[in-house]
Amino acid sequence: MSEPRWLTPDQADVWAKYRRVRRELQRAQDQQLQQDSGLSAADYALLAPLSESAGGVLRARELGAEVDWERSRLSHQISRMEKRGLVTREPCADDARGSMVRLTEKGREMIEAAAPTHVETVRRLFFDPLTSDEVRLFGDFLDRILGAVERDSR
Amino acid sequence: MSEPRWLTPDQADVWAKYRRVRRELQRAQDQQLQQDSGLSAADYALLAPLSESAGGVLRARELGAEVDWERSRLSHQISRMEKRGLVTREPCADDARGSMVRLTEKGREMIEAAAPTHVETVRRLFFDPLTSDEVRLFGDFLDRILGAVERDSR
DNA sequence: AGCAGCTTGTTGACATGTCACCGACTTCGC
DNA sequence: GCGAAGTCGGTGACATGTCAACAAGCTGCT
Repeated sequence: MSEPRWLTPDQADVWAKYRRVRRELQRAQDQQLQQDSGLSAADYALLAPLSESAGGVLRARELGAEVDWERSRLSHQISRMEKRGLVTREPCADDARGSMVRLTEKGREMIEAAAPTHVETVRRLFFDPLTSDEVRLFGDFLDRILGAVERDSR
Repeated sequence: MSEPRWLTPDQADVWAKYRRVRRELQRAQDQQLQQDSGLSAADYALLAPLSESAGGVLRARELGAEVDWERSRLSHQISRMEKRGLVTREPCADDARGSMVRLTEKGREMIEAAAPTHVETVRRLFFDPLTSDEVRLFGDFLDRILGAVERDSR
């Protein structure tokens, strides 16, 4: 078996940094959301598109498309949020297979209370350390990596 | 309540991209590892430092420090890996509270079979799309974000 | 109309991760 | 020595995520 091409020290360094940022940034956000609002990142992910939709109602399929989650993940999360009174489920008039997810009053209050602080945290941790030119460059790098990942999936 | 500073469209774009890369890259790696080696990312994370340690044995505390995991997370993961025969637990001679984690022969075979392909995937998806100058710049951006997150935690 | 095949949502089993807590042991100050 | 405080590993409860399978309904072809 031939020796594989390992990462250069520089690459190993950047790779470790990437994983660390991924974890620490996630952790910081989870904690901020939980402490300030009592919401998890998963709660927030679903409440955000719901609160922006007309009437605070979305068909489960649409909600799933917004966040790009698998159906089972979505269903489990909705069940947990339903139990805590953040959303309710209703049958879908158009399609008897379907299920409508409705934001409750409590759910709306919680997302509206959470959003400003959450956005402020994203700005402070992710954008403030970079100039706007650098943000553009960062986005460019991410685009190329995403392209490689997508090519890889096919 | 004053209107909070929302993200600019450019920022919202980059933020969405970042989250997408975070998720898709993770998914691609999990899948590659699972399919090619039958290992999960969590398995790999623990097997890697173990395989590089003298004798393939580490005290749980040291292993935890290597990967920077909480003790309970580590303990749960070791239990699952023990059940699958990747590692064994032994009492620690120096410190009766302690626990030594030993790589089994099977565990060593699996990590050694998995590593080259895993590294190759990291290279292809993460590094090949960028020049080495860009990788350096990327690392610089990550450093600054990490700095902001760490300042935030204190 | 009728049937095959697709879509939609749910469920159960399991892997992973966090939190609070416990029990045992070690360390430190006295 | 000895007791308080800290360290270490583990456990149970729960939240989150993935996968396979299912039930029900929809769609398109004949």
